[in-house]
Amino acid sequence: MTQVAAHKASRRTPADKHDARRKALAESALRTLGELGYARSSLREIANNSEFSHGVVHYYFSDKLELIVYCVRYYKETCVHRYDGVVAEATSPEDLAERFGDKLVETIVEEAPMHRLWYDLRSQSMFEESLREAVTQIDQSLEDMIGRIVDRYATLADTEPALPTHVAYGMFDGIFQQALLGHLNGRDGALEDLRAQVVGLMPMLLTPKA
Amino acid sequence: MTQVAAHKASRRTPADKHDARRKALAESALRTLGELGYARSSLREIANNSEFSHGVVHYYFSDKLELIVYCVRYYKETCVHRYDGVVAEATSPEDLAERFGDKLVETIVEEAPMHRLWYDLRSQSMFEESLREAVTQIDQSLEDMIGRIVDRYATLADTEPALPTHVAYGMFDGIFQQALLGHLNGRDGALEDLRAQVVGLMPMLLTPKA
DNA sequence: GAAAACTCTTGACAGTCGTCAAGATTCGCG
DNA sequence: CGCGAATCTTGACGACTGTCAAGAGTTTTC
Repeated sequence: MTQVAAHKASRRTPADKHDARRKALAESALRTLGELGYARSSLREIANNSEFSHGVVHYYFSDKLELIVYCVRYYKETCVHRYDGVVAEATSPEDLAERFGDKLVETIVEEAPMHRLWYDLRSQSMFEESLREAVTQIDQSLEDMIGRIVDRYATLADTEPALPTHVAYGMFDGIFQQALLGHLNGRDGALEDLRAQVVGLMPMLLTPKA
Repeated sequence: MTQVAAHKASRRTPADKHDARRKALAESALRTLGELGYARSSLREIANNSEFSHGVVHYYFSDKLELIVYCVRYYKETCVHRYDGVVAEATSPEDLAERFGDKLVETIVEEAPMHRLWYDLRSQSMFEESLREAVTQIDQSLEDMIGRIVDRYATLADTEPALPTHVAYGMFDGIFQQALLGHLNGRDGALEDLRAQVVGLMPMLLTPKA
């Protein structure tokens, strides 16, 4: 289908125009998905919030599910390195902890719809087997992200992590989710609490220096 | 509507037969909801898995949403004291930690559908405002439950909790959710990991003895 | 500039959904 | 028993869903 293209890669439109369109569609879809959630986002609604008509979805995606999964993977690519700057720029354990806390708060402020969508999809994957592979991969990449932060934190503190990455990820994910819920509920202080909790929790992740 | 009843409370059917039926309906609905999730549980499907027909729902509930919320609240009542035995029977900090870990594992084994439903509904509440009040209340009662455990743990260890209940709840909820996901994905060791993680984590919740 | 390939729109399809009204059935009480 | 209220079933409604086919519009190719 996609390899019809023109011999070599002439100018810049071999067949990755397909991919560009898929990405454009995914971005539109993500806006709608973040607003309505997985269940109530119909293809027509998704198309209405884009420059396309509802039929075009089946030209670029075989399925509604393929669109959704593509969207989630696309979202993951753009998000999984959000904390790389924290790791790169931190100069001390305390500095890293504060930058990390700030970044988590910033993430909720700026991307709450994307994250509630993520939790929505992860919950759906508990019922819908066809979502599990994608969800598992994304969860793993998020865990790796946390792992990089904790490792760097331990290195800066001249010691080692006290917990497996899996546990640290579960913990941060849990309190992040609580903060997101609080934020969406309009609970004052939810974000400041998150920041303080993270800063307070980080030292516990380290083995005491010998 | 419900106060039509017969003057005083004759035998045992004044009008709380209504309530009994609502509970019966809720139990059926919970079975279906736990299997299919919130989004794909239609009233017809719920009714099919019960002894009633699909129309009867609107005799006992004004809305689909009212049924769902009633179900969630009903589920909460039966579940919020699951760990009371742990608190009551533990004889030492280590004993409590182990009992708690065992109970968490047992919960996943026996009630995975109910818990994925809970996470589903909590995610939905991020999009659907009408679910938030019920979800917030349940989340609070779960947090209280964790609080009782941690308090008792601290008392047995003759010290005090090192973290606010809110944080402890977020952490346990996070690793529980990861374990549930792992369990549903068929990942071997997910449950044993959970048990070990809990036992390993508990001491961190305490302030070192003076 | 015509033909072919690609892209997109439109409209229809079969199915499902929540809701509700009309009527059948059951129950409780005199 | 018999009557009236409570309970439940049935069937229909309008709206919405994912999907897809037919064709219009656009771009590419020779």
